[in-house]
Amino acid sequence: MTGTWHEELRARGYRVTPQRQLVLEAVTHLGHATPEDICGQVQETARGVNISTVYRTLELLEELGMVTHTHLGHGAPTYHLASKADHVHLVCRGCGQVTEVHPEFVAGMVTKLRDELGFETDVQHLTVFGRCHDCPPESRKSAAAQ
Amino acid sequence: MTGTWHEELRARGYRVTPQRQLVLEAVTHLGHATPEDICGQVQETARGVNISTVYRTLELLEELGMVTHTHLGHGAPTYHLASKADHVHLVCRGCGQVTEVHPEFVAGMVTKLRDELGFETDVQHLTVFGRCHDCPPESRKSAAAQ
DNA sequence: GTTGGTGCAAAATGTTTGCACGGGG
DNA sequence: CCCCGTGCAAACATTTTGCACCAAC
Repeated sequence: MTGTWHEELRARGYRVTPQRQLVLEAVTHLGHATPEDICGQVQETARGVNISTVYRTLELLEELGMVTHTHLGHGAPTYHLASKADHVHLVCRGCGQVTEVHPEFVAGMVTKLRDELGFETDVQHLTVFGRCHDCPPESRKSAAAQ
Repeated sequence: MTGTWHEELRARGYRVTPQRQLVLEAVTHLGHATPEDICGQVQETARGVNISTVYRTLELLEELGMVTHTHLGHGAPTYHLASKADHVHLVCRGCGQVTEVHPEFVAGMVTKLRDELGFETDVQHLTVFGRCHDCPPESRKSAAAQ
């Protein structure tokens, strides 16, 4: 489990470094984590790691298809393992809660966009904003994300 | 057409200012515009208007339900008139092109989320990332938006 | 005349970049 | 030993905030 992606990196001409291992572990462990979250987690093991290294590593891991990101609110994006990303995000504007739902919920849309427009949807990146059934419509100025 | 929303503002205790009128006109005229775009457009008429006023005004107009925003890429969000927002955005990662499609494309998803989870989708805010039929899958390191 | 709105400057937040050094292969 | 990857600091991009002044009502 640990050795598998080392070859993947080398095969593409990249080096295996402790920082890269730690970032990947952090993403695995945290899930839905911002770069800053990830940096914090990494620094619990290796103090000196810099936030810019985390950004560069996340970019690399994303290019390799190992992680993905979505925008769950106004602020920083969140990253998670691509292998665990087979879901769509629902974000409630009322309570800010993030829910993961099965891709079947958007299967119709994906098919329709492909068949009628030739558009291939990136389901992993999809985030649907709205209001969950616990939150009354129009709770003025709530703590929500956009 | 011009006077209608003035009362709306006053009724809620807000004042009608030239800046607010200009920002609304700019959003109307530009469509899919970033705060900076809007500020530029406003300044063609009134030089002194500050970007922070644009932000504050957009926040207000959004709260009043007159404009909405979506995130079409990594950078700044784009604003448009709520009355013209009855569409879903498609963003191609290959060429970066933004397309507006009829909400019927997502009607199935919206219904399913409502019926099965009680989740009310904010269709206006929805942006679907993917790859349009002109862009081959995986054109490495393209100019795309995320 | 009140008080909310604005301009300005500074701070806050999130991300990228240039560069010299050190470690991976 | 080569040169990619890192830490660091500074630049950048976007948004928010504090405050004194001005203008809408």
